[in-house]
Amino acid sequence: MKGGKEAERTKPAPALRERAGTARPRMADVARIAGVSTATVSRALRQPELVSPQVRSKIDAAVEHLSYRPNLMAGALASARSKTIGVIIPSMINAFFSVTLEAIEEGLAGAGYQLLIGNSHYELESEERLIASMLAWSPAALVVTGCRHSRGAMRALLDTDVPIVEMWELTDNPIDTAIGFSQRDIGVAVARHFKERGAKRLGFVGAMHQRDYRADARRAGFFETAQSIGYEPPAEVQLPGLPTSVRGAKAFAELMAEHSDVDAVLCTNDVVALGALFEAQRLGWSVPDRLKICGVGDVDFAAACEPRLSTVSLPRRAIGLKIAEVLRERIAGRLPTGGVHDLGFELVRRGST
Amino acid sequence: MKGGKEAERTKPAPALRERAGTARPRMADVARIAGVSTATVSRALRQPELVSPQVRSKIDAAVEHLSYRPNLMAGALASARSKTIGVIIPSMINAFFSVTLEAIEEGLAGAGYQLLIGNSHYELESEERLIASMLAWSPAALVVTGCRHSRGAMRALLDTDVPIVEMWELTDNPIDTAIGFSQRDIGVAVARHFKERGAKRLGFVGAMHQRDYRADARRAGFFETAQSIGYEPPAEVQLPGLPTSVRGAKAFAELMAEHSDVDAVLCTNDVVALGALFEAQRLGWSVPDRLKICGVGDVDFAAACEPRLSTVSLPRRAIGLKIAEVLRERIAGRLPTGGVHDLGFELVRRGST
DNA sequence: TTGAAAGCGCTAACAC
DNA sequence: GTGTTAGCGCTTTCAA
Repeated sequence: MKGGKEAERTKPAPALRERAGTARPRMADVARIAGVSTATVSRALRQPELVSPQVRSKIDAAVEHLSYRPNLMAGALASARSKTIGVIIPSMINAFFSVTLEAIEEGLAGAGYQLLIGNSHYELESEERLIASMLAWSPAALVVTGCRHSRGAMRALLDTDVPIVEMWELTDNPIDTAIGFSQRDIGVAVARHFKERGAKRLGFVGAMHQRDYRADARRAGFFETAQSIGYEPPAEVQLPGLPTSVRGAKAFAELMAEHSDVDAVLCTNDVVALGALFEAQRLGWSVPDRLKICGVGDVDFAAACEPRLSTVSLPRRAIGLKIAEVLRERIAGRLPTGGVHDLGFELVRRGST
Repeated sequence: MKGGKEAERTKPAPALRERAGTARPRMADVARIAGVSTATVSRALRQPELVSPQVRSKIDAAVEHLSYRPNLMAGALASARSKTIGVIIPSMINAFFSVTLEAIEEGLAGAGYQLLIGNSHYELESEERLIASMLAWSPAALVVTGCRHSRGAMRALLDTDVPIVEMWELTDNPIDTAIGFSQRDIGVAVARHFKERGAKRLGFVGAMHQRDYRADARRAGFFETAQSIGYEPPAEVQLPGLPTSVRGAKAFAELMAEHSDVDAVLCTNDVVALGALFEAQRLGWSVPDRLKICGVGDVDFAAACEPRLSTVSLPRRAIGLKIAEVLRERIAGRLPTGGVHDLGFELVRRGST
């Protein structure tokens, strides 16, 4: 049945409309049937309290009868704003951002917003392009990941009237609103934790330090603190490419082969940490006695593996809910400007440290 | 700086425009500067080959000079189609769908499409609502997960001219195009595999069997095949709520406590299987000798844990790339109708079976 | 190859 | 509380 319609797809809309009475009803149709003007229909649909009950119910009936659905693009064009929220994340596969996305969606549930999702692949130029094309939709708000942007992106973000939220990071100079936590402090906290647990020599397994500057901030906090509390610079390996467990296992093995004195390793995230944990098991390093391993993120598996993984729990969901909350206020026109919201993180000690 | 602008957000657009020369340039501005009509600018932007090189370069210069960006909503309204692709998935957190999403995005890269993402939470009514609101954006195409839909959703999907792709499942009667694999056959394949490996008594750990009917199809294939090749009905436990490793571990423990003769367990997905694997380790069931465990999905960790997890690898990425390919053709107006694409799956035997 | 003109379907002053 | 009247910024016939 769909196949059959194909030939008509390129015909001009009028032909389609005349062909049958099948065309999508317009607001004018509703207005005619209800015996009112389109302005009244429009009001009834968006600010019902401004319309008298009798008229309202006539309109409702007409809407129902025609199964009328407003054309959102026409509305958006006329009002210069759309019920759309642009969200730019650096990776769709990374479960952290997915949880935040889901929470944003949940927090906005029922308000009729659509999420426009863009993937920057951890590239600032890519982000700039996405920002430009999302702003072309006049979204109700735009959420970007991180506080670092290209010059062009920065200009576009500062120039627009669209509320902007920078998430998953903190800054002293938010464009508008920042909601996240201190990445650097995570490194600090883990270094101190290792000290408390009696570690003698630290190690670090990282990934994408050139592109993922948030991960790099964690690393910096770890290294600087390590040295300030008396450690020599941590031994380090960087994964080639995206962080995966398989690569994490391999990198960890390399690290330990070269620096067998290391007895506490921070991995850039839990996926990598789990790879390291399994590899340690295979290589016979006993965790946590001979070797401590800590991850970042607190993914689901972290609490289930053996030994259970110590890690840093991030406010992935809280970030999304807070964004939704702030956005609701901001879009409604209350709440003049956003500010900075530090949602913190939590070091979760389990069996691996 | 953003904060200061806040007060003006509610002012009428004209005021904003008059206030300064800061307004976003319109196509008419470009036309004026280039000394042509807007019709020509429009053509130059979307079908440059129809415009003479000299005029084209004048227009390009004007566009550049004003940093003009077309208002997508106006274009969408006028042409009754938008460069938007709606995608409805049942869960944002599930890494499977994220990979497919990323692949769709990648496959469409550069073509200037935006993804509108909706989350149905495995609920058909929710899907119906999302379909309606996405169609209100006149997307270039709509991708839904699965082939089962509510009556209303079905009507809406059949009624529209928007190309529809049903993914992650196969059917004899696609609405338009189906791209996926047979969920049922996965259960069949695993049952046979267990037989080959000499298992005597099967078990199953499931989740959300009421809501995730795709998972239920896998289960059905497993149970039916098990019996047809001589097993008694597999012992079964269902997780309460979403499948997580922690719950998987617990459910697995219950299963084995009640049915200690089970020596081969299929888990509804890898996350659950990993929970089971770790729990087996804690409980001292040796894998795979005393007990075989198989998951579904082939997540990253599956190849890294110890023993490595046998599982069913799904064409998560291939589905996305195929969707992008089909959509490009379909939107271009080539390729009359979609059809059904079976991308298959692969049983990956590793250490756990 | 280009331009004129007529909308696309809705919103938002403003007047009644 | 409701209708009138202009657009929103672009696309697309159709004629030149």
